[in-house]
Amino acid sequence: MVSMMDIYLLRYFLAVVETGSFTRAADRVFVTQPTLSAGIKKLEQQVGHSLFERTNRRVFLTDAGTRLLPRAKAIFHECNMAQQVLDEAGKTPLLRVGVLSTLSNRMVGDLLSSFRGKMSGTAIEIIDGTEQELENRLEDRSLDFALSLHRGEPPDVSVSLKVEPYVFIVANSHALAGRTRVSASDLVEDYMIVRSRCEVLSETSRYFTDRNIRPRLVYRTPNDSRAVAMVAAGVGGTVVPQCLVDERVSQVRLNGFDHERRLGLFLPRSELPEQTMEMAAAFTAHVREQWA
Amino acid sequence: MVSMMDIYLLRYFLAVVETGSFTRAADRVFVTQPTLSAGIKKLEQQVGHSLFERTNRRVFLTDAGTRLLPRAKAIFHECNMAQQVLDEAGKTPLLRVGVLSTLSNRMVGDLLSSFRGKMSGTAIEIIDGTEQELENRLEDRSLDFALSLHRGEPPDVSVSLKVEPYVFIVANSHALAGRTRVSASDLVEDYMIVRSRCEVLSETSRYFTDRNIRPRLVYRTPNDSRAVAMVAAGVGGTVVPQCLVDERVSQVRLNGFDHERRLGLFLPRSELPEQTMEMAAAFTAHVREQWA
DNA sequence: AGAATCCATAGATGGTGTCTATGATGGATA
DNA sequence: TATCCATCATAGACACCATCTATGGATTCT
Repeated sequence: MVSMMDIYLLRYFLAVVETGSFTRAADRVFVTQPTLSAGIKKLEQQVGHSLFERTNRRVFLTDAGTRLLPRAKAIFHECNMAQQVLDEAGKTPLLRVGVLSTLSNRMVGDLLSSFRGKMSGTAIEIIDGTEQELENRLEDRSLDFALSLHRGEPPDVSVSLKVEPYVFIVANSHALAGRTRVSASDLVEDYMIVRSRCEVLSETSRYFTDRNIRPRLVYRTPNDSRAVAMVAAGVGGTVVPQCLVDERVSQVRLNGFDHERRLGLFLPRSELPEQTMEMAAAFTAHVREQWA
Repeated sequence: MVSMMDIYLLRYFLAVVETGSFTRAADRVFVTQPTLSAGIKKLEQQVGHSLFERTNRRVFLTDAGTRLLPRAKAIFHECNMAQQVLDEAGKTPLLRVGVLSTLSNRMVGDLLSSFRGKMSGTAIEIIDGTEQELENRLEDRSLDFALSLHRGEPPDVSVSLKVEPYVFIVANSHALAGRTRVSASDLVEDYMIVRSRCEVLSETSRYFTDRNIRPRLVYRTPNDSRAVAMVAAGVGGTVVPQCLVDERVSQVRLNGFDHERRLGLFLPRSELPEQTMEMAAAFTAHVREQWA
């Protein structure tokens, strides 16, 4: 049984960070200083790291304490959100569509634009996420649909859509821009941008490692639009699904790199409210028609 | 002192959800059934809502329980992330640059590309966020710099950069596309896309409300690239800072809507490690030069 | 040297999570 | 209809623990 940090101890932690002092923090959370001291000590034992350097003038965060701070805030935020969700009145109905963050804006925009004629006033909320995030949200029922990667799920779970390959992209002004295919060794001198949410990140890494190529890492970002923009600006190159290619960049195929992906429309995990059923059916039919 | 739900009770809650039974859940979390029963009862009192309907065959989530479920998972997720962050080895040094998510990809790409010649092997991590998120991260020391909105901060906090206006964008094929300025009444029949992280969202809303215009809301998304792509695809129109305008959309000025923003480079809140100081200074100078 | 500040330690105590034992309820079966 | 089974709730006992008061130790300032 893995132990878990206690919320009340995180409260103590945040108070110390904010006040820079155990004594003032204790006042803030309405306990005595020894209570707070023992609590911080307990938290340090729970997480397995010292969180504060103690001096007699003020306390300082350790490196571990610094790392914990944003996470502690996030935990509190989530707890507040939980209480808020419980206290809220019933929400107005929406069609909530999760979109894999590596799907191109143009593809999604075109899909939704062409769906527009069939709209009858229902609003759509679009939520980006990774595969796992979208899956979790479908399970949680905080999403109705998800456009994500199809990995052989049965048709009552996910409608199988089209396939697309992964390609390497460079700026149009790049020396390799006119070529159809390149080898890994052509990229030795190049800078590499890491799309940190890339589904084939480890395959890409292995592809280069297997060929003893170590491209120079320049940037890392979870945001694909930014990654493509940086490629277009000549910062470096990267591997992307083909749908992300636009006129600002050139694509080449990597010899020996044949990864591809199939898209899927993931369906609602439970019955939708009566008022959105019709809309949902129309949306499903439309996606099949456009992206099959 | 506002009470807060206990993590160990959320653990009980999730076990009951997963097993559909207090008795089996108790086995799962290694306590006895009466312990678990009392715990769930305590949690229900903490959050102020009944979470389960009890039958003698199985238990069912109430509406409140259903709402709490995803949040409970998120809380656990955050706790796991906290522990993970603490347990990670020391990270390799980086220049961590926060970028306001409403800054255009092209602007950022161009900036970083032109900075590339001055690189000497240090990697950059780019992290998108809202103003508040970036501010928090600077305070947390989980960011070194942030490119965000300048709101009169002193020069040791934020370097004042250029100003840009907010404009209304429509698809190039839109009837209003050739115009320089339009009135709110020109938009009565239009669909509106809501950029949920727009800094002037309330001003925009007030602008239309003051003129008794209620554009039809079609989509809502926190992702600006998606919003612009949907505009380009003809889904609807929206208000954006001018930097987000590209050749796929047309901008018009709204009569009586004069909001603008000034960008700023927010500086490190504490001394950076010796090895990145030189890089940081070069980055600061470069941004001043390019975006002043 | 004395005072002030601040975190740590020690011991006592009330609160609480947990256990065993038992009760109440409803459904299935003979 | 009576009995059995499954399951959640309640009661009482008890070990654990968060918290308190009191005190100690270290450092800085006057």
